[in-house]
Amino acid sequence: MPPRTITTVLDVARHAGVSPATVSRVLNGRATVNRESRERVTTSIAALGYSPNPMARGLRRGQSDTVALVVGDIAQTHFAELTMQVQSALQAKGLDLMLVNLGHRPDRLAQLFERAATMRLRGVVIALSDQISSAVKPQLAALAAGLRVVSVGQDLTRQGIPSIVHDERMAARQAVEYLLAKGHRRIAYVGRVRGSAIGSERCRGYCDALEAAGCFDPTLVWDEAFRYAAGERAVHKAIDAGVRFTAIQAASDEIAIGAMAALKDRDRTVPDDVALVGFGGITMGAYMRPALTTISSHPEQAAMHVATLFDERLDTRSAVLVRLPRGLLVRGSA
Amino acid sequence: MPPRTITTVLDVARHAGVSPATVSRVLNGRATVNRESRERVTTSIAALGYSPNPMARGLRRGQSDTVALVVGDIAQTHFAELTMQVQSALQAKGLDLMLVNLGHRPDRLAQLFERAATMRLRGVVIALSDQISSAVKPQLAALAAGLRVVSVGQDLTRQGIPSIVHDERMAARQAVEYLLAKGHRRIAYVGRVRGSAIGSERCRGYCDALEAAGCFDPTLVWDEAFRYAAGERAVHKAIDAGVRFTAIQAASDEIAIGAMAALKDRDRTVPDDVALVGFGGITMGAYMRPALTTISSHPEQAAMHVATLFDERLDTRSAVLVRLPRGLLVRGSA
DNA sequence: CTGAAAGCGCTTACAG
DNA sequence: CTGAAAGCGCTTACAG
Repeated sequence: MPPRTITTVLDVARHAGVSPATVSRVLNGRATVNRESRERVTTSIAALGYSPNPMARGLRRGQSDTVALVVGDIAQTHFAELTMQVQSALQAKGLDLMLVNLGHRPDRLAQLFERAATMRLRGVVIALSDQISSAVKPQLAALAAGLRVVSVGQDLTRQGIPSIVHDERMAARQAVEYLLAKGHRRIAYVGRVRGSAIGSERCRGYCDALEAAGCFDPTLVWDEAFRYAAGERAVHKAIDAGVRFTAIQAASDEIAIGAMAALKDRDRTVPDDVALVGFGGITMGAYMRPALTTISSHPEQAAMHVATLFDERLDTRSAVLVRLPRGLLVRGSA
Repeated sequence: MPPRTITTVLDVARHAGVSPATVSRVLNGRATVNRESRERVTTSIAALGYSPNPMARGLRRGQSDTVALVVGDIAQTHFAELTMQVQSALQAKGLDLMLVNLGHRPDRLAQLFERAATMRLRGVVIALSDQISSAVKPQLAALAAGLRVVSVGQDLTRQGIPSIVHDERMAARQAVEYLLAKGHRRIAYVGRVRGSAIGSERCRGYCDALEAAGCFDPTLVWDEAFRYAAGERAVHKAIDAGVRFTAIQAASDEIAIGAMAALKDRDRTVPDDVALVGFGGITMGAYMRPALTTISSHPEQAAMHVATLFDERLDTRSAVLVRLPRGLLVRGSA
């Protein structure tokens, strides 16, 4: 690599005939600067095509402009959509996004926390469905004391972390009540329950509805991981075992799609033999046939709230809980 | 935020009874350090839980440990899978990933290029299917002269940028030849052609096959954007217009899935009335019914090559072209 | 093999 | 309103 020559505040200062301090003041717009000086500096910046070195700035300020986004598994559509929204909301605020894909390796989380402080990260956004181990939770609280930490999807307010969540339990309950209203009584739940913070909430909402209706049956709770394959496997197992069911509430759209494939392979018609409801409202669901009935989510709203939490100077130790609305998208599958 | 107290090289040096320079030498492992000193430093680092400040290091070295990944649209499954692989391959080399989602706004590209130099980025990975405007190409070449730039998916070797590509044209040709061998003659192509570097390559392969077979028909090239909706719309348009066709080669799996939905809505059976081939081999295709016949891609291999290009000190100006293999995954839809 | 010193490019009290 | 100076936390020639 040839050594690049880069313009610095000093170059701008010389060009404008002022001191570097004044250039810095113009750049940051905090202190008052004489109008004429300001204009000269602005002109020089444009003329030289100057842009400040973020590392020097970050070192001096003791804080970078980078926010780390810790995501469970970015290959999952839901996380990919969230990542897109968060990146673009942060970018609008001049913040960079460092992506950390956890991929269900909890050690990476502890690792990131250790680095977060010395990296002088502006903040950390945590978007995980996995249960956070109790071993890591104290670290989490310590981290949150030192920099802005925000949770998306999982309620971490007990750890002092502002959280943006959907009401998973209520949404699941309402979807299952919809199935009950259609006359279904043998309704199964498919998805990861243990180990998943969000999954266990959804499953609880499912239980709420069925218990209230007096038709809860534990053999219809299929605790199965992972994505499409989970739905497919659970359906095959249930049919092989002779379990009767007329509807399925899936813990995600991907799981629902896997289940739909298995149902077709076993000559069950959707929705006539088995009604199917997904969770998440990803775009793809609308292109299934029958189209997937599902529960919407709102990554763009979540991202907006994340961004808001970063621009305010709210030093309040209060850990806000933002609840996003969910709705049932009724389509062909149920 | 309470002011965090952070351990520095100075603390480590004091603790170990050496100079900061020696600590730095141990950290970087370049210069030779007396064994005893090295051990004392190592012990102190562990004892104090020290980790170096990347901004200070980057400022001093004139280079950060961050690689920017510029991606066309991370919400698309293919890019999400690639991003996951690249992040994890770079992380294994101690590099951080800054994510830039272009979202088809070319101005963001120029913007990033301007910042890349002052940010002292370690490198930039470009994963775009969009045609890069000729206005930006000179900038691209200039950028590549100053830092490591790698292209994934699009051949940018003419701009002096090492590129990791699949042979799109050949892969498309072979898939279409497969359809021809099955007896199809009215084979359509659906996807963005103009404006898409990768799309136009794929379309060319399609044309190659059909021209060689003497049955190319321009009315069967459906230049349509975007994702699922493109496939759906193109099929409806064609059927409305009375265009005859017995097979479709889609430019992506997502487009194929959209097309499949439209075909079912119009009572065309797949594969009997219309055979369908996707492009990309995303996981989801295997869960369509019929399962999607498609052309594989290899994000993990691409990511591995990206990482390789970052660890070598290869100052060679040579812009390598890596070609990844593709294969036809024959499933139910064709 | 090792330490003292300089400097990467900024920003911010501190004087004036 | 503005400049000179110090310092953020490292690394790297430079002497020894």
